[in-house]
Amino acid sequence: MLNRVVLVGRLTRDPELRYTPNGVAVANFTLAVNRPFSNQQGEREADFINCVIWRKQAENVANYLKKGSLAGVDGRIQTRSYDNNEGKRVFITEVMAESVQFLEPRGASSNSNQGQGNDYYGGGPGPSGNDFGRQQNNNQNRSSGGFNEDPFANDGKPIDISDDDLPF
Amino acid sequence: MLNRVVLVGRLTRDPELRYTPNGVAVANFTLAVNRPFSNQQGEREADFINCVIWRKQAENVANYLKKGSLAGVDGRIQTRSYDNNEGKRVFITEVMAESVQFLEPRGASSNSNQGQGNDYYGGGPGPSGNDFGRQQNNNQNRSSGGFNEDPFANDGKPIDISDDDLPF
Amino acid sequence: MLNRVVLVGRLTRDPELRYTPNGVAVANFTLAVNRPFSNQQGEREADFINCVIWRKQAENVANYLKKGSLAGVDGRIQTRSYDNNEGKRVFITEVMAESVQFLEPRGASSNSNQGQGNDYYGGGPGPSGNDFGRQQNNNQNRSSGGFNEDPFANDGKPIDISDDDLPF
Amino acid sequence: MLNRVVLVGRLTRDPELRYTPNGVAVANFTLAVNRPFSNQQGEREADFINCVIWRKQAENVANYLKKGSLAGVDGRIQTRSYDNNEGKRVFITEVMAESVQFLEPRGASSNSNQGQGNDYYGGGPGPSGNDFGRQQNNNQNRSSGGFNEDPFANDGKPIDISDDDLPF
DNA sequence: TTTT
DNA sequence: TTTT
Repeated sequence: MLNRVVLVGRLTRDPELRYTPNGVAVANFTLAVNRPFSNQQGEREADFINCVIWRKQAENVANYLKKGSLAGVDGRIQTRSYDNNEGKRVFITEVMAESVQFLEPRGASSNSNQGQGNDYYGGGPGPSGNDFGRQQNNNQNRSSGGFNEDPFANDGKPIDISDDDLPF
Repeated sequence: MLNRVVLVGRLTRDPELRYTPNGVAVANFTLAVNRPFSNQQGEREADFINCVIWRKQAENVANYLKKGSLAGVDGRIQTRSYDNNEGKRVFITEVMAESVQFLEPRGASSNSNQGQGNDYYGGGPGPSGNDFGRQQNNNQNRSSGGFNEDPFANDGKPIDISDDDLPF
Repeated sequence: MLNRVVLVGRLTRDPELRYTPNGVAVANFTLAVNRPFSNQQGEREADFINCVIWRKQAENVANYLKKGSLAGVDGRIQTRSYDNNEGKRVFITEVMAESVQFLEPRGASSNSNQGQGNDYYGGGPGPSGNDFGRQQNNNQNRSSGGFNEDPFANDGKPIDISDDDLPF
Repeated sequence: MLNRVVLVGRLTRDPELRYTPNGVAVANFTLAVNRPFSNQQGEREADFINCVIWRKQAENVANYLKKGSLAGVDGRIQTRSYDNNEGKRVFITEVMAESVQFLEPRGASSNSNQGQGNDYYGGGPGPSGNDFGRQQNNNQNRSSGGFNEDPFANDGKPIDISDDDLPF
């Protein structure tokens, strides 16, 4: 059935790349998408939309996007649920990205402390043939929080990701 | 910023219509949207996507759609959060419908126990000028759950809806 | 780059199925999509949007949709041009459908003179495993117009379709 | 009925701003949207999609976008037809933009010969309150072609635009 | 805790 | 618990 989402926004933090036991890459990131209208206090708000992307594009996202990057997403809304550590069912609504477009011009927002430039590919959803040989989690400093409110925090539940989550 | 969602699916239950203290109508409903692919067990799954709609269209939705109705939604993803009764912050991702299209043909799925036929208006997002004089919650029998997991359950928190939630 | 179209409308005539020299199926159809607003004369107008779909789904469309069928389309806008018989370049804008959803309930609008019922598959973009063994053009009576206004009329230009038109 | 288009692409030339007899602004522009796949010759192609936008946003587009600017569009497909100077009916398919997002960072692609910087407003579809006092056609050098292939060329048919074209 |  |  029809289920289509298109977003343009900025990453609220570096993407988080992980691998399933079978070696399939998956990246999570959150887009801040500014609303086109102001609230009753006259302020512009944003929506913070969790996104997931799989396989090669997950690695591209991890390599080329970082906190603050402007990106476009074309995908579907997916919902899932899991039981949290208090035995309570938690429902998740997120965007399964089918393609991601890097909208940051060459060298933009590269005032990063990571020395890892992210390039701009107007012509497509990412680089082709550029494999940097580093697809590990570039976000390893997000771990070990004592609480578990963010379903995207993978800290306490590595078991939560499995090849069964692959939606195709 | 670009934020667009289009869905076609079936209501998982009757829509829930409420009013803000200022008398603004708002309806919540959940669309079951079947996935176009099968999972590893060969089963077709669905995504259950919470939707909100405001004002006149909320009343149309409450009057013309019910559990099982096929409907199309054009809108935006919105996120919000609230503190639940355990003082924990809960994050909600839902679709703010800007228009809803009734896709059920005349008399279809009218095997309802409510004797309230829902019509089909291919020409637009709903009836114009048909006011049945009954926009009250047609779902009043959903109440009194002891728990509070579903943010769409309005039972214990009428205060949760205010005119401040109006996004425009 | 982002290019996404979602439509719901009714076929203005039976779909037109053809095959490339290499045997790849392609179907053309036009969706009438009613506008959600009225014009200055208070009339509701419609947009007539040409769509193309390839391969197996082209055959499904030809088998299950006909004039008047309600359908949803998810796809991309594509543009192309060709030189007409007067040596003038003609520009075409059409929707490359990536998936089509049949929104007609079982037996609906089957008041057809073709005795070819079209079914309703809420669960997906088409039938799986139902091959009627007849994918030929079910529209052969559209031919031989002396004029050429409709770019979808293939009458005088069988050469216009080749495997090169396959966009992937 | 559902009719939704989302595009990200680059303007193929400066936008063309005009006014109806009643003083309503309307701008036309064409987006080049690169395809995410290559053709049989291994080349990346683009789709050239004609867009229209009305009123205040038309003036914003004319003031802030120019040839080469990266922009996002959210809108609907509209079709119309007119009789050309040879008495032949011409069918037009274009995108009625409901909002346009400027995706060019500050000062980007300002290697223009017009000395007219275009700014970047991540926060919305355009500037509010910045009126440059010049909304006239900034494209007056496009006229007087002897042929009429581009339906957007307004050269010979100023009558073609009227307030009746306003779709709302 | 879900639709057909 | 957020982007510019």
